[in-house]
Amino acid sequence: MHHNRVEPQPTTTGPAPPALAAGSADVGPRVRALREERGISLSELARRASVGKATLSGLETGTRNPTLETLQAVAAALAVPLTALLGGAAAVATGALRGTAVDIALLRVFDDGPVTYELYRMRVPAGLSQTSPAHHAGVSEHVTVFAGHLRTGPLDHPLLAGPGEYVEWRADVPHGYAALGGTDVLAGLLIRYPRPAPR
Amino acid sequence: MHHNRVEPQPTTTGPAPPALAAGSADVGPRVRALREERGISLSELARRASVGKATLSGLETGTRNPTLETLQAVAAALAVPLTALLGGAAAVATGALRGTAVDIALLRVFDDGPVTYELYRMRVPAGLSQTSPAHHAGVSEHVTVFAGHLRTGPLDHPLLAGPGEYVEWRADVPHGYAALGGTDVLAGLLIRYPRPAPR
DNA sequence: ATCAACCGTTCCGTTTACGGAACGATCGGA
DNA sequence: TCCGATCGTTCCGTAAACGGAACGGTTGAT
Repeated sequence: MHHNRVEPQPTTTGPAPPALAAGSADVGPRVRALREERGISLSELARRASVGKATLSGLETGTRNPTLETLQAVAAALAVPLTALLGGAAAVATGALRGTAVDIALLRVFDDGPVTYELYRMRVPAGLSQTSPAHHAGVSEHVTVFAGHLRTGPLDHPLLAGPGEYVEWRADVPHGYAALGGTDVLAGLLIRYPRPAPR
Repeated sequence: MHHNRVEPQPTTTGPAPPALAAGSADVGPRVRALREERGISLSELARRASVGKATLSGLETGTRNPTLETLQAVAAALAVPLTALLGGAAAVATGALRGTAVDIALLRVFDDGPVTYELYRMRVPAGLSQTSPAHHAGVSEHVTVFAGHLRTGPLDHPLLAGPGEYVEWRADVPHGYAALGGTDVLAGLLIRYPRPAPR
C-alpha cells in the first residue's frame, strides 16, 4: 500500500474516518475481462488507448495505482462508461442491508435542503415477503416496479404493482413487501425523509 | 494536458481511438460541491480522507490528475459511491453529452455480466426539450416518470409518459426529451448497454 | 488591538505512475 | 527448423502526484 501513514491521530476535529477497506478496486480484473471479451490483446488495447503497455499491464495486474486520466483513456478505448470499470465496486460506507428476505441496496442519497431522499434498488425473491416497522412521521416511500408483481405498502392497506407501475404510501406505519407469482420482483425504491437529521 | 503525444501514428492496426475530448472530468467541482453541501472545510475533508490538503486542493481546482486511490479515499470520506464523483461524467465514447436543457445525474452502474446498466435521475425544466444523438446498436433507454409529463423516445416516434408511467425504446437512433405542460419533469432513466460490440 | 485557530493555496522534497525499450515466450508461415 | 511477428512482463529515466510545511487571509475570543 501507499500512503497509509500510521497516523498518530492529531485529531483536532473529526473522529477520523472509518477504516473502510480499500476494497472496490478490482479494477484490474475487470479491465482484463472486458478486454478479453473483445478478443483484443493487451498491446492492442494499449495502442488504442494511447497508453503504455507497461501502464496497462500494471493496471490489469493491480501493481499500479492508475490515474483518472489513464482510466478514462482505457474506458474510452473499451467503449464503456468510465464507471463500468469501477462497476459493482461501489461499496458505499452507508451500504445498508435491511433484513433477509428483501435484497435492498442503497443507490444514492439526495440532500435537497429540508428533505432527504434515499434511492434504493430492491429485489424480492419470488414468493417471499418481509415487513418493516414504521418510520418517522412524514416519511413516504415510492416504488417503481421493473419486473415481477409486488404487494407492498401499509400492512392493512396493501398496494399492488406490476412491471412499469408506480406506487407510493406514507411509511409512518408498519409496512411490507411481498413478491407475488413465480418471478422475483425488481424495483426502485425512493424513500423521502422530510426534515431529516443532518449527516 | 499530459500524455497527449503528437502521435506520429505508427498505426499497425486500428485507426486509433476518436479524439474524445478529455471531458468527463468535472470531478473537481463535483467534489467541492459535495463537500460544501456537507458544510465541511477542505482541511477537514482532507483529514477524514487521510489525504494531503495539497492533494485535495489540487483535485478540487482541477490542477492535478488524481489517482484511483485518492478518488476512493475522498469518495469514502464523503460517503458516496465512487461513481458519484464521476457523475454526469458518463459522457461515454458514445459521445452522448446531453447538453444543457436536461439536468441529468448518474446514480449507479450495474455490471450484470454481459450488460451494463446505468441508472440516472433526470430533471427536464418545464417547457424545455433536448435531443440526443444515437447510441451504439442495441442500447435501450427506460424511463420512469415521477412528476410532470414527458415526451421522449425516437424523434420520429415520440412516447408520452405521466407520473408513475414507464416507457422504453431502442436508443440507437436520435432521440429526445421534452417536458410538456407547466411543471418540471422528474424521472428515473435506465440505460442498458449490451456488452460485446468489438470492431 | 492582539492573538490563536483555522481557512485554502503554494512551495518543496519524496514517492511513484508514466511511456519507451528492452526481455523471453509463443505462434505461424516459409 | 528456422524466423519474423506479436504476445505480456520487466527495467529504466522522466514527469508528476503525493504528503508535509509554510504562506497570507479571515474570524472570533480575549
